[in-house]
Amino acid sequence: MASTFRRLPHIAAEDEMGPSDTARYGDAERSGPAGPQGAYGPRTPASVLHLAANEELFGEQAPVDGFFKVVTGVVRTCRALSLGRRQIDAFHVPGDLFGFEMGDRRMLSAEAACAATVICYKYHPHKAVAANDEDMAQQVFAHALRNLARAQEHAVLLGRRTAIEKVAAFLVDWAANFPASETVLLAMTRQDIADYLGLTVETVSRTLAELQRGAFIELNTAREIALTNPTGLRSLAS
Amino acid sequence: MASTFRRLPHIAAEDEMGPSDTARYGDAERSGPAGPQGAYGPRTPASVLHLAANEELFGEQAPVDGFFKVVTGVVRTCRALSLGRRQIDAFHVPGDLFGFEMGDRRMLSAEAACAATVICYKYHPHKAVAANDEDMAQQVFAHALRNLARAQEHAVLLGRRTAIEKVAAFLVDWAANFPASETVLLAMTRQDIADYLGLTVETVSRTLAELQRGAFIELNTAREIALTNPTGLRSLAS
DNA sequence: CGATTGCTTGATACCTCTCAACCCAGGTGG
DNA sequence: CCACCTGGGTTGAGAGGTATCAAGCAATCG
Repeated sequence: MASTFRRLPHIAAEDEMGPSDTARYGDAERSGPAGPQGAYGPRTPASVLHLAANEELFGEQAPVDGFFKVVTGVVRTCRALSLGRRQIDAFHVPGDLFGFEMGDRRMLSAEAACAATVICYKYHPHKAVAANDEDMAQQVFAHALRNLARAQEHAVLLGRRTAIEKVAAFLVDWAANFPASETVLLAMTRQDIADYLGLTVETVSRTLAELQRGAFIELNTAREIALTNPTGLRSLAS
Repeated sequence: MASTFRRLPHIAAEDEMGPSDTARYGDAERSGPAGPQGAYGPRTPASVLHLAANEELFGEQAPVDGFFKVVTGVVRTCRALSLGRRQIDAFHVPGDLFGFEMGDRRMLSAEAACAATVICYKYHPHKAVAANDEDMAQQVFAHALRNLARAQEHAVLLGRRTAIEKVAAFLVDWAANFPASETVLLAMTRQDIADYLGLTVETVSRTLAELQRGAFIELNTAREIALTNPTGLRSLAS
């Protein structure tokens, strides 16, 4: 099922910073001043990684050895708390850059929500901006700002919204990955959704059932949902 | 009371990017290639603004005309929702940079939580990175990353914590503004705290009372709180 | 001194969590 | 092929935490 998702064209590889750019940043690193590229391990400056579902990309407290770009699949960044509580920070889809950190230790862990491939750019983000590679600095900065805007939006969702509003907003957001399609495919489990929205699995399940009763959505399978009333859904997300 | 807060030395002007830097960025802008400095209004490239308590610095949807640095006082960035609900994104203290945006419209509004002075840097953040002013680019990027980390931390707080944990964590965080002091001064109202933590005023008030009953804090006045058991408070914040 | 704003406290309602049982699909092995 | 097992999902009953509504108090300000 995860692999089904992975193969969907609209959720697969993007263009803006594709393989050519990959090579480009790799070159920039190699031709630049003596950087930290060898300091963290055997990976090449921009290497491709294949992740199985639920495979960990990096853990909390891991040393920061660069940032990442999703090529296919979905990666979740999250934070583990005491007593098995978990907060998912974001789901990263193809084209997204993630893994920016201020310090030299990860504050979040990253795992594949479903089978995924990512590119690892072995720059410390600060170095990226300092690297005199203006194009790269621009892109990194733009994506950092985008992640910031997302995190702020996420905080609003978590702080001031009811379960229905949260789930509706999540579906509306996620549906953006499926333009011109009425049905969306969820790449994540109910538990993932719950941990993203600050709810429990049960509440997510119940809320989806309620949205179905209200004719906003149709649960074709657990992972495939038709948005039968996207406008109404959007207004629920208020 | 707000002015009391404003005059506290440890919450007043900082150093890293003081008046000299202010002038510096102003010069950089003036001596650089024809920038957008005149495109947004009559302010100088880096001007100082004095704000009364609750005065609005910019509103949601306002055009983005630069970013800001807090010199004295506290600025809150927030988001208004339907039905009078409000989510405060962050409280910015002296030294903080805020107001970075991806697009050309503000996603958050900014108001002075108490009397405050800020410096307005009339760069669009993207331009700042592109401006060939490496030092500035570094600082802007570092602060953007810091705001990102904060927003992520905030999301954890909002999503997976109880009222006690939220309030305790807030007090611990805020106490960082008062090093080597047992008492902290709140620059914001209970309503502000509630809107920051995703609670109601009543719950904040009750929770503070409960923390006092548990001998974690002492409410000297409504705005002045002694942390009588900071270690315990920290463990509550888990 | 009255008016306003912010803060506290109480009683009650309601939403979400917790605990529990059950269902379903997929995979495995006899 | 079928029994079994497992992980993910759904549904129900009850408990608990926080919101809501309401009243009263305290400090500030004109």
